[in-house]
Amino acid sequence: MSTSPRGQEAARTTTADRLRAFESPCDDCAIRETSVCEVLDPAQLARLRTITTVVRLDPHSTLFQEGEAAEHLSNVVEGAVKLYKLLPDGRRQITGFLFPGDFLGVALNKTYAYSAEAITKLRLCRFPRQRMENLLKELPNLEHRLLEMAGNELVAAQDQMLLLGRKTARERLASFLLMLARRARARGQPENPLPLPMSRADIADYLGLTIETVSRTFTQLRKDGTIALPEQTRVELVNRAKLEELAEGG
Amino acid sequence: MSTSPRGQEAARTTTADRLRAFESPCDDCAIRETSVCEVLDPAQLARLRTITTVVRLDPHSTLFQEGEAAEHLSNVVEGAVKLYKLLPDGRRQITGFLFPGDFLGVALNKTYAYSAEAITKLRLCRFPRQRMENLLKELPNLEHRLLEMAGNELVAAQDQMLLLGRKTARERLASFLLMLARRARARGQPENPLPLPMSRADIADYLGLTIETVSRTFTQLRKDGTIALPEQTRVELVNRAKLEELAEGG
DNA sequence: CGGTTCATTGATTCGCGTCAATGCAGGTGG
DNA sequence: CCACCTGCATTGACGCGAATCAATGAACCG
Repeated sequence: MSTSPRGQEAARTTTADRLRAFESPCDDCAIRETSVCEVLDPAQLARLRTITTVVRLDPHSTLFQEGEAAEHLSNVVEGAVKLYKLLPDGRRQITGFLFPGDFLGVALNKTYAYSAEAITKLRLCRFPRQRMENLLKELPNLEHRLLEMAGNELVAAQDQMLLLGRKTARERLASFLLMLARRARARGQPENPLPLPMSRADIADYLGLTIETVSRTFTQLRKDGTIALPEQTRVELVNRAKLEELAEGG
Repeated sequence: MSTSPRGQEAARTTTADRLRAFESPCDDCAIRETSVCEVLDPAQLARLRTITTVVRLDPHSTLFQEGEAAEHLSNVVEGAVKLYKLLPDGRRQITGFLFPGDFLGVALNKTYAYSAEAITKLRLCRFPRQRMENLLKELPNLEHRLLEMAGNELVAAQDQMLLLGRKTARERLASFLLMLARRARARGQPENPLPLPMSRADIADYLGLTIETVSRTFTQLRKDGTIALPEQTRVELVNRAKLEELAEGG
């Protein structure tokens, strides 16, 4: 089926999901207060719900690829997503990571400007783009919210340009860890020790470095006493002041 | 006066400007069809005009600095602007250039996320942010247009991340020249030879390089026969296919 | 328990940065 | 009209931070 994500659609939308999506679905949604939905009153939420499909995906499944017609927008409910662009020879730049509460496709572009892939198991609320655009005409506060979120994304993108253009490897990694911590905190999740759901390769491709440099820089910060690495997928921010200083170019 | 740009406000808004802004001002505006205004009908344009001030600035004047409260949004009518972020030690990343028809502040953020400086003589239509936000409530098509423009900026920002994170100096410069050419064409201006209103330092800080590397790379492309440099502020795109290939990582 | 994948560490290379000198155009005053 | 300055831009010599190439280690898993 052409409009659905590639990769195993693991536990497909279940009957329970559908029932929930039909009756009370959003009431107990963990991300309601931090996502695009936060501006909607109950009646508006019900409208949005009519165009919503809950989708579950396995790690490594591709949501869509750069250049495809943009069929859907999504709200990440659970899990993590990476967005990336490729050069023909395979060089990759990850342009962002999405976590619960983040919205995929604020820009409303007709074609996807990047590819998207699940890092972990994923749960999404998915909206057909055309129906969403129609809905926006009736819910100006929803459109206003999208503009606000687009503004936040632009600010983040500009920070990332500063990072990629002008920061050293140490500064990049420090900025990255603090960004993850800030976002984890914003959605009320543990920020110290901080989970790192993505691989070293993903971190490298996000920071414009190689795997080896990321690894060496982790080691360096660990020997510094700035961080600790109890596991590969978890960092403890031991000296946060030091990280802040590094991130700002200190 | 605290709400006005620093730097000499060269030829301040003249009586003629005010008259024009009051009566027919937008009718003969060169950028009307490519700017934020293009979606407005005459009555709506008149509404927007009531909150508009025409501002003229000299080269090198600062429009605002990162971190300040965002008092105004602007539409560039004539001239060029650079947007940049600084690290405490002076490292600079230019995050964008604005040309006629471009809008400054689509994000509607409460504080400026970057500094803005005039590259050339400048003419702007300036709108108080709060009044603009009020107006958006009444003109949903204007808000929709801003969201569309924000989407375009996001796409450009992602392209720039790919450039900064993964492209070589040659590829960066090729991408840059093609981007300028594309935008010049979009506003109906000469694209070959292509004017370069910004300095080598600005180009370097936009591409995440040094002045020297930019200069050497220009020389290299010139010796290649890919471009010609009749003057310092003008490039001729001799072999555009080669540039395209380079820009895509060929 | 061997195989696979990913992270770490080491040795070496290289593209771009740094430092320094020279070139070149535009403005200014004698 | 020219000497001089000043602010870019270019060019050259050299160094360094991160990339590349290669090996080893550690976790996971069928």
